[in-house]
Amino acid sequence: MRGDPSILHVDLDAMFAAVEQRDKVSLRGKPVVVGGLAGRGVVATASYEARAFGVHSAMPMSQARRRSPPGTAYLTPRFAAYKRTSEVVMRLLGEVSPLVEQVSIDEAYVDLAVTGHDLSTAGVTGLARRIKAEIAAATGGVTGSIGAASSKLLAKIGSDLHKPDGLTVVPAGQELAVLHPLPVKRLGGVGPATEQRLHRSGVRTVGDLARVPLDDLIDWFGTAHGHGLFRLARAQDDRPVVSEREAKSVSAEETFDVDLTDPVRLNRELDLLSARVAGRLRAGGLTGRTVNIKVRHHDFTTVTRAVTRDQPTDDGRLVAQLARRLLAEVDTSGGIRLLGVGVSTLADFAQDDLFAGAFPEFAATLAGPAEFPVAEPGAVSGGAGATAAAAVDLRPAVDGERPADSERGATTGGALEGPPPVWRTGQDVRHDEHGVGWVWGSGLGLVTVRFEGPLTGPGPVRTFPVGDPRLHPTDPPDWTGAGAAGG
DNA sequence: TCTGGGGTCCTAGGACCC
DNA sequence: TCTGGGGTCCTAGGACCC
Repeated sequence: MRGDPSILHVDLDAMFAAVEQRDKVSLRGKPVVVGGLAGRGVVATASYEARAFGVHSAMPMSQARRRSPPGTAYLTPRFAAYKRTSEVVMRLLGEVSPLVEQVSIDEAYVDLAVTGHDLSTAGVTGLARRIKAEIAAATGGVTGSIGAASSKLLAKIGSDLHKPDGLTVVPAGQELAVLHPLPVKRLGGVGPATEQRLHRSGVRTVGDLARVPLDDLIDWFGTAHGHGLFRLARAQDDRPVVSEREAKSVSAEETFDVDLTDPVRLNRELDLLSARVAGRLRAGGLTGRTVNIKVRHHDFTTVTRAVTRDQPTDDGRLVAQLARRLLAEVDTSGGIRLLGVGVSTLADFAQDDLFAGAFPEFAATLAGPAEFPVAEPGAVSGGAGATAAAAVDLRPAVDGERPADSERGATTGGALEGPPPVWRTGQDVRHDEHGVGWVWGSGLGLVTVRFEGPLTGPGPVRTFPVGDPRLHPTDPPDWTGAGAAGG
């Protein structure tokens, strides 16, 4: 167990909504709800203005609409934009320490113990302040909350304590003082079911939990969870910060606007889902032996079925064939609201780490299917590592990724294309020694530009004031010439 | 118009092998 | 012929996280 507050937890505040507010001036200060707008959609992120009305993540969109005031903007997610903002932040954190664990698109742990940083409370506080300022500058105003502590548990609790734009450093020795007054739900791994069981026994705070005998916890929750709670309640958490993790499964699922009964239609959906999964397997250089389906009935009861083969595959037609066979075992006559296909028991079909470096986003589990390069139709399936990493297009999508305002359901005033200068995400603005520059984000009088060149890969991120002449395009450099790599 | 989509980890029971 | 125990693999379901 370490003593110093050497683990940071960085959590971007209401990230999806913050990116939307950054990219569209008229949304600032207004309630913004990002999520599925169709009938059965749920809220992915609500801006703090919307949270004031009781709107929160995972809430059905229909309910969010009832709670939100007139003038609220309802937007479908633009994952590509969020991912680019995420990459800016993760790269920045990578400069703080080589040991960064990205846990989701908007969250990461940073281990400071492997660096030469001053780990005193004052030193870590100063460093965290600097990181927060850099995040805001590099993202065009998206803020992050940071917690620093001697464990992941406390660091994460710290980042949550003073959200948004918060900073909490838990000094060495103060862990229990911070932890014990909190409600048990704040512990990672305590969800609705665990919370309810604890409440039944009168356990409401982490301090209460720390007084429950281990035997009782094992009784209530089983060996693993019981031991886990026992330790967390005492701030005993030595989970290391781990930078790379291997994917264990790949899946795709879809909830239909109306329940489906037609077997032909269900099979067709299975084919589409299978093709998506297989495409992502190939993109990640993976194959799997187990094919799973997930079926959610009209009444929300959910069943899964699985088969495991001797040989791994990444072939969409084979996955679909197995999935169809599994679905035939399930009674679908009452109507199906969700269908899912997954592949697990994964094995790299490329030897060693050929793909791990080329597809870091794969392990990060952030991206929807659209984020992944689509394998070429003729890609070898199940053979030696034939999928070309070079097929990845790292450039940001240009306007295509931004749905029309009507489609996104924006209800507030102000057009996307207002009077110049309008800086559109993905807009090609500059060519210089760093490569080709693309608008990454804009707002607060600043334009953030990411540079990329065919020879340099993703380049540095730089911020310019609006009106800066350096934002205007120059002639594209000749990439074929020597020394074109630049930067 | 109640309840998305991508994951991880754990448990329990049965099959199977030695 | 009266009844083992351990280990591993597989399936199904559930809790949880962002």
